[in-house]
Amino acid sequence: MRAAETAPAPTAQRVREAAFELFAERGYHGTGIRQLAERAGLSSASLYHHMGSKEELLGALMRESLERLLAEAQAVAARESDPGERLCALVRMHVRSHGERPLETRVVDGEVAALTGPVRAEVVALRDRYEALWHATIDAGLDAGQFHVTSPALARRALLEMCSGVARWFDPAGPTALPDLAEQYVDLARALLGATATAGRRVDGDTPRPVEISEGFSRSRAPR
Amino acid sequence: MRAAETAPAPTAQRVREAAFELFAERGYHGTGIRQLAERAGLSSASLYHHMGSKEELLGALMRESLERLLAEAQAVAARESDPGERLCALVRMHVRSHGERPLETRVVDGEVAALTGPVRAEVVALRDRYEALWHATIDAGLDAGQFHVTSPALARRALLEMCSGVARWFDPAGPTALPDLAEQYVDLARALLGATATAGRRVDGDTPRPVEISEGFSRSRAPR
DNA sequence: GCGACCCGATCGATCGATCGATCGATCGAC
DNA sequence: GTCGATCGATCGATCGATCGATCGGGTCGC
Repeated sequence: MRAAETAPAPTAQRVREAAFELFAERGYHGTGIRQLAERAGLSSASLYHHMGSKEELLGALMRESLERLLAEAQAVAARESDPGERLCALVRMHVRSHGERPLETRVVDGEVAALTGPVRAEVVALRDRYEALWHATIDAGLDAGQFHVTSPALARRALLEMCSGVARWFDPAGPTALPDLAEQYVDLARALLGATATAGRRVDGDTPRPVEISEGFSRSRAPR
Repeated sequence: MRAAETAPAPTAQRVREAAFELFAERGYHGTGIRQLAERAGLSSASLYHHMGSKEELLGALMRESLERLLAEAQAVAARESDPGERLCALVRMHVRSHGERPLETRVVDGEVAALTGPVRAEVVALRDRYEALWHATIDAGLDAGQFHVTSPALARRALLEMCSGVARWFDPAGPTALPDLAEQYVDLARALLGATATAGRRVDGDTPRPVEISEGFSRSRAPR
């Protein structure tokens, strides 16, 4: 029955959320298990019924985050065949994902060094697979003559670094809504890659706003 | 002569270098006083003859790094009056600085949260002054009609994030030398800002030197 | 002998982790 | 319907280790 689901919030879920908050806020090594227990609303001893160890908890969180990001990227790749459109969709997905879950991103990007052993290797491998998807898309766009950059590897790194930064400063209460921000990042990415001014700027799903095509760099949208 | 300088390496300097290495490698909270002492080649007790506390040491390192970066940026701003050229010079300086001293950058960018109180405010203020210099340059370029972006604030953040990333992956033993890399970043920055192809450096029409880097992009870091 | 520099020993606090015990819910046996 | 057995979840208490920091005393150049 649906009634079987615990009403308020499963303890394990509260632990995960508390861990994301504290690890993002004070870092993995800067967070004690007592703080973690307090934030999650139980004792430090009870914590160990929901996790193997502090490091295993971190590893599980990072792996889950990366697996979802990779799955979303693979879905995008399966949906968009044209390299230009695929890259735009990747940027859109990446920016939205990072803007919606900034805590996860800060932990994933900043605490890899805190992991050791096979778990770390697994996380690094997941991240590499995600980046390989971007690299392949950029290469395809270059082969198709849609992009114009001297070094695809450099462009990929610059692009990813730039897009991931969203998680470090985006404020959902700010003047720019996340879907609009994602579209601005698409424009930046296209400019950075020297993309030809073909289409590829459609907004999928829940954004009803009609997009005016700007061939180079438009001033059509308000800065706010 | 500078005979006053101790020949091998002043202890205080060794401590600073060890701190940069360890803080960048394992994080501030992940580094113990004893590890720091061992790396610097003295006892943990002697460490306190060269620093007030662990946090004061971190604060001093970050302040010095940021003060030098800011000074270099101010020198660039005083030298270049044209917004387009000034921004190119800023990018060049930023990339070179971050490529030459990656440890400092990783500490400055990643350990701000480890600071507390007035020291933290001071470091944040320094970082803000540095970013304000970029922002003013981008605004000036927009007013002069040299750049074409919808949001200068967004462009500034994307630009800085992209350029700082160099410190996280640049390998001096790699195929691309740092000055060449800086020029590639200048090109990327100009493309990102929609810069008019007038004043700047070489436009990507005919680059005098066909730089290409093709190192494998799945460069997994060893799990230690 | 004085100050700069360094050390071994040790402080109280906190770290991550474990222990045995308790509580309420569930279940099969009768 | 009731009773003991079992279970997942939680707790207070506490473990040994390590944390950042301090102290008193040593060594050496001046």
